[in-house]
Amino acid sequence: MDTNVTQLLKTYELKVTPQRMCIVEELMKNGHLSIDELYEKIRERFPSLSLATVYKNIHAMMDKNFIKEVKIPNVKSKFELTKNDHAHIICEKCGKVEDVDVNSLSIIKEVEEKSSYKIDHTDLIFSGICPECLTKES
Amino acid sequence: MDTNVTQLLKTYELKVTPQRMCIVEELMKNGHLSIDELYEKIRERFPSLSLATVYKNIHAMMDKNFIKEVKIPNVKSKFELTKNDHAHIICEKCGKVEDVDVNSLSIIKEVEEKSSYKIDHTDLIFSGICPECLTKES
DNA sequence: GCCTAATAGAAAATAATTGTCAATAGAAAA
DNA sequence: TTTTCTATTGACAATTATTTTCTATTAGGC
Repeated sequence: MDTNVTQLLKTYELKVTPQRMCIVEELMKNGHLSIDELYEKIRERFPSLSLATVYKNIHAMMDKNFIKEVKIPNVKSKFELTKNDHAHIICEKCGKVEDVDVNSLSIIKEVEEKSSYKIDHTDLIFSGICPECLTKES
Repeated sequence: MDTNVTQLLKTYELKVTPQRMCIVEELMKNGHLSIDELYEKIRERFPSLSLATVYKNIHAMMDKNFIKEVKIPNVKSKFELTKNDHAHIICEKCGKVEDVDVNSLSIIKEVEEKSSYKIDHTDLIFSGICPECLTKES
């Protein structure tokens, strides 16, 4: 996995540093993390890492399209590794964020017809209650 | 329209002040505004208004569900008066934000089936090029 | 191993948002 | 109306969030 991360960083033209590897590994492990969550996670393994470095790397990685920001209502932005297009679901109870593949072709078509825009990108966030919280709740 | 705004504020249990009326009027006129845009617009008519007051009112109005925050990729959040559920389109060229009504029932159903979440809310942002910029561009 | 440009970390600088507090202004009651 | 009470305003300070600056260090090519 180390090699994996190294390769990944190189693919995106990012110099391989221990700090960056750490960031990527945490994102692989956790999926979606805010700046603060990321910083805390990493400090457990890498106490010397500074917050400014997290910010700088987040930007460097976004510039290379290696990671993406996910803006979610009511909470701080999360970051994730870039993957195939997908939507996000957030549980309003426990705050968990998950990916979900949806077929957005028809809704894009609908939007294009109604608006006359040429759409090239979507950000779809669904909020609700996850199956785990649903069972606990009833 | 004055009376209109006054009534609106009262409906949402918000004390009617000139500052608030100004905020609401600008949102009615412009549709979607960031904090800064709102502040600038209002200062033209109401130079004494302070930025802190804008923030405080934005929060008061969000608490009463009178306005909503719209989080858009790459740009600062915009605020809009609460209306019927709708999606948003942003033009990547000129930055214009518009509402669009979409039928999201089937996509919600798809998400619920794939994720086992119970979805109660969606935030759908579509990015692309608006018809005006499309014509200019070619 | 050596060289060069990029990166990390500490700290300061800037930007964004929120809190404090005295003065004032809505709105309800007298 | 006038009075009273509480919420709001605006100036300012305080926080919080993010970015920049600067120097020492390090990655990666030769």
